[in-house]
Amino acid sequence: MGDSDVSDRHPPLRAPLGPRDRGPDPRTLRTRAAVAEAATTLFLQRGYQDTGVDEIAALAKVSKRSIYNNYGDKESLFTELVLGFTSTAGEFADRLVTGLAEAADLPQALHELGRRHLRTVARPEVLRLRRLIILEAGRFPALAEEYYRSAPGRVMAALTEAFALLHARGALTAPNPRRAAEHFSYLVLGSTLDSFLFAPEADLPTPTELDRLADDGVTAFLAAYGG
Amino acid sequence: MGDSDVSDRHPPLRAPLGPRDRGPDPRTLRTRAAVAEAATTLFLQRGYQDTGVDEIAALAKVSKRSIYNNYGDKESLFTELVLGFTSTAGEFADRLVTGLAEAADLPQALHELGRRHLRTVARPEVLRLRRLIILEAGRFPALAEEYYRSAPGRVMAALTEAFALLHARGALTAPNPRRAAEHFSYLVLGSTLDSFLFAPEADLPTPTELDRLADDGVTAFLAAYGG
DNA sequence: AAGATAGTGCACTGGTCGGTGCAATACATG
DNA sequence: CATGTATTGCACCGACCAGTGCACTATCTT
Repeated sequence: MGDSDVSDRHPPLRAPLGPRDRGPDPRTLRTRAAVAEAATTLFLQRGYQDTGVDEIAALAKVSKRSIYNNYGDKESLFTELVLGFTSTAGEFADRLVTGLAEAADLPQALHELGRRHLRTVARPEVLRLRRLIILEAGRFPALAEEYYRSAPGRVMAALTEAFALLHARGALTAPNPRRAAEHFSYLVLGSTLDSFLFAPEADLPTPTELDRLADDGVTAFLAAYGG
Repeated sequence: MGDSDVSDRHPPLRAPLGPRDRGPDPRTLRTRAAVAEAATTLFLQRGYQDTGVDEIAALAKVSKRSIYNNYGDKESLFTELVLGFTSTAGEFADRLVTGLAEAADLPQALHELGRRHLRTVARPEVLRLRRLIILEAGRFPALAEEYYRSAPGRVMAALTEAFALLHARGALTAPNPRRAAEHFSYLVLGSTLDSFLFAPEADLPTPTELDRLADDGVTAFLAAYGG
């Protein structure tokens, strides 16, 4: 791997916003936003290779040249977008598990956690992002690794920690909390994540079905790990 | 390397073989076998799009023209190969679960099943095939569906049936045997399948680790579904 | 040996696609 | 308004790639 960091080589776009600081050119802002939205849609739908820069330009109603002026090249555009979504996913991951170890009613807390987790993860954009990253894991291994660590990895780490605490307290029997976290995740999410990979166009389970899937998974988990 | 015999699995020209039947031209046989092996290697490694017909020809030490003469076009070559492997996988799937419902020692039988299943599925060719099909599920949805139904679907169906019987007999508490089958599968295979998708170049777990993963999954399953 | 059949080598077509060059223009800002 | 800069449109390059045409050679079959 050559380049260590693939980001901010173009307009940094942030602005410490000094008192008299002139913000970035509004034209650039609008162009970048349009490109980002169009590219996101197309990449998520058709993958990296099968999305042409001309298509992105057309959908964004922007000239192809502007894409190159703003993002350098197709790879940079892709990685910038994906890294953005990855960090969003990472933030969510952090929040998901907070408070679990302190819950008064553990079974209920776990059921709620499971439902929330599955509902979040089973949204089309999330599933598509996950699928996209898998599709491109060969071409962009660093992206895949980053995503894996930030999203499912972070949830897993948080769950592991919580289960370790709960085990110590006797609220759960999870001598191998890491394994318990894996089991929890796959029990709750497994089938939904999996079938989407093979049939990305198929209908998703309804919210009711999702809750049922989550509940069944959590119930099995509690039965196994002592609730 | 342990070269899996990729050859002669689809007999597109296998005549009924009469007593004095003239077999197919040996030149054709050797060409098709070489192409099949080379194409399999490359497709599994780099996917459909990123594998060039010229590369296949080069690796197979065969002229590009011969590929087209024998397989028509790239898509046909691809689907023919993948369908072949899919049917192989389907046969395995059938065999895996047989006898489970009649096992004297159910926990032990399940542990063995889990280990065998994971060991089989965690082989590089199998993981790569699975990944390949996911990668191309957008371009070849019918292939993906066929694979999903033949391989994991068949295992799932067989497990469901077995669990239903075991539940009726009181050896297991699985009022929703289908769900139990899903839980079993994801508990045993989940993490291995999943991490390969994101890091197809990473090392696989050692056989010892695989057995450990399977055992832990089965143990959790038994704890949940009453062993 | 002779004819049929399959494979070969290679040049070539046609299409796609990432990326560039440039002159004209729209727009932000002081 | 004047000046700098971002955007546009469009032609264009070069690389890549699936698939073809054809004359020639190698191999099988009788």
